[in-house]
Amino acid sequence: MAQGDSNAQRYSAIYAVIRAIPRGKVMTYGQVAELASIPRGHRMVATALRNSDPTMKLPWQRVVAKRDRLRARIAIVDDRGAMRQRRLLQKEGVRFERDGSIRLHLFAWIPPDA
DNA sequence: CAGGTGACTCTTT
DNA sequence: GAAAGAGCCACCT
Repeated sequence: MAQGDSNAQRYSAIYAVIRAIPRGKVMTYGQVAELASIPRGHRMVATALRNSDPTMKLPWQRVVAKRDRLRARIAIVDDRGAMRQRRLLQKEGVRFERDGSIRLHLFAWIPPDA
């Protein structure tokens, strides 16, 4: 992706990256942005997800917020949404720590070509 | 044009 | 390790 690309193109790239995350794996907002060739685009990834609708059939639950070097967390503020995401992830094998964090070295997806 | 806002992230207290 | 500040960028008032 280049600098002058339209936002529509960037959103498409973002959705494509998210769709490529395999079951049982997660990716941080920043990682998604970077892979979609949008440096510092983590905010845009959040916007893209917020504006997405169910008909896209995106594995939105696999996008998580980076917490520190080793752990990630669910970004949704709303408790219902957060629990829903957590349940979906657990159903596909992602394990949560007692403090609600996800260990990245276990569940972060490292794309083969990156 | 001028703020305010967020499903973000990093640094500094 | 919590809290605060700053940087970020598309969107909406």
